[in-house]
Amino acid sequence: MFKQFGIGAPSEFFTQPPSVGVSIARSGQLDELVALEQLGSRRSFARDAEIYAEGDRADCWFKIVSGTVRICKLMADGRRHIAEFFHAGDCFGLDGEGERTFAAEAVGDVIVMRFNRAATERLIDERPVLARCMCNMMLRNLAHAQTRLLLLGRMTAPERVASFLLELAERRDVRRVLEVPMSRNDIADYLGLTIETVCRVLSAMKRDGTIAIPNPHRIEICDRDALEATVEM
Amino acid sequence: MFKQFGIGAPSEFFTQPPSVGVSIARSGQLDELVALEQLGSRRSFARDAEIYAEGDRADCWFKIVSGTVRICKLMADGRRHIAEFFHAGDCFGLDGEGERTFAAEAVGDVIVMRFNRAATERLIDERPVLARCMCNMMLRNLAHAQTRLLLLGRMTAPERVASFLLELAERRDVRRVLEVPMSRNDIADYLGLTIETVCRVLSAMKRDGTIAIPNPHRIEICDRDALEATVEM
DNA sequence: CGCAAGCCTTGATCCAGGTCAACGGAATGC
DNA sequence: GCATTCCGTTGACCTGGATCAAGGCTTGCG
Repeated sequence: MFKQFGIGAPSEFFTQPPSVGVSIARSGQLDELVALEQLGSRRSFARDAEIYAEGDRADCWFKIVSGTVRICKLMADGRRHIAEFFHAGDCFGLDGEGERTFAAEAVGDVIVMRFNRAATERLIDERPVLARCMCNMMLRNLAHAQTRLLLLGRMTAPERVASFLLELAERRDVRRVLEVPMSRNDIADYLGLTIETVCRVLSAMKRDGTIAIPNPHRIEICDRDALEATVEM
Repeated sequence: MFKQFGIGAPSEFFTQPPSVGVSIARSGQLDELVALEQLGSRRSFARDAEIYAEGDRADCWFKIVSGTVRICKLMADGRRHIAEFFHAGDCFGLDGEGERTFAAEAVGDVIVMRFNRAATERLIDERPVLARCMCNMMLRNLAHAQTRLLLLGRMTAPERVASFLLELAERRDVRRVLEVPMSRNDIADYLGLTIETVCRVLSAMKRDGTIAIPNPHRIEICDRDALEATVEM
């Protein structure tokens, strides 16, 4: 019955970065979540396609079925900034009521469920438990944003890269072999660095045996302790 | 009837940075908000006092009656990071369920209302409109955090300082004369710079007539266009 | 297969902002 | 009133990461 929507059992509908723990939707909410799933429509996007643009009306939100999405912004002079990556199972696009302040783009090929904002709000008003789910989800997003503020505000390049690798590992719940769907450029714009610096730091980590890089989109953590020691706060 | 709680009419109970606009609590919610006010107790803190520490249980949250609060973290090697400043009328401390990941400290003398988390949640379950208020408040916090990510990730020192001054002006809803309650050190740790860089940028702006600095805690915006042109995105 | 277009990587050089150091001026205490 | 402490400001110098430049490695396509 739920299979039709691909991954994610309904009890994990609002699942987000496992990093912050605590599955939100708890027993007793199945009805609501099923109703919510039925409001969505499936969409797919090719690599680098725009899911929504800066300035679009924020009248819908998405849940990722498969693939990775970047939430980003291009400054007038060409500098680019990536606010967040979202992976399979994550929800994104739940912004304020007005216009999008960031764009959402497909990192590789992506399949999402698209939900109408108004319909969702109606459902939430009927079933208040859902409001709690949303609050919790946003709390986790906020906690993550604050971790990133620390990273961008006070960490060195090696700390940022180490932190990024550990985050990837945690999100995918993998201890050793990381699949890295995004380009070096994406990583740089996410970490507030340049592509060259990202490469150099990765090469240095490879040189001293902390990681292995069988190919650019696959990184293996060989010495997790060393990585963790790098970020040590 | 509401005067006893100092500033903030009940219809603005959850008021937050005006930057993102839209007052959340709308008519028809007065009862709930009054009930909420009565759950709180008044506390005051002297300059630099810790309102809560990193690692404390997050069993309460606060609304600022007067003064300014910084949400911050000290790294093992002494680097400090300020995630956010909150001003009179703002709510803070609404984190996840577990431990505080940041500390909250009084920038100057501060008076707050303290609210019990469990009691608030009970109230929210009874009066679901409040859940929407909270969601909206967190959405605005999140939007603000993302603006800050861009600032820390991709902006130069002059851009950061200009952006900070404009934010101060907007929050206080003042166009020219800014009261700056925090120290240069606080500003530096908020903008991901050093105190010397903050001073130098401010001095440069003063030199070319963009701002005036009658004393360190008062800055006047003389040429708003120049400031806005600096941050231009 | 050969060629072109994208990435990724590495090296050489540069510079924005960090670090170190000195000093001034207001607030606090004796 | 004087000493002390705490900020804020300014100057001199240094460095981490940016910028510029040159290949290398895939992938796809004629």
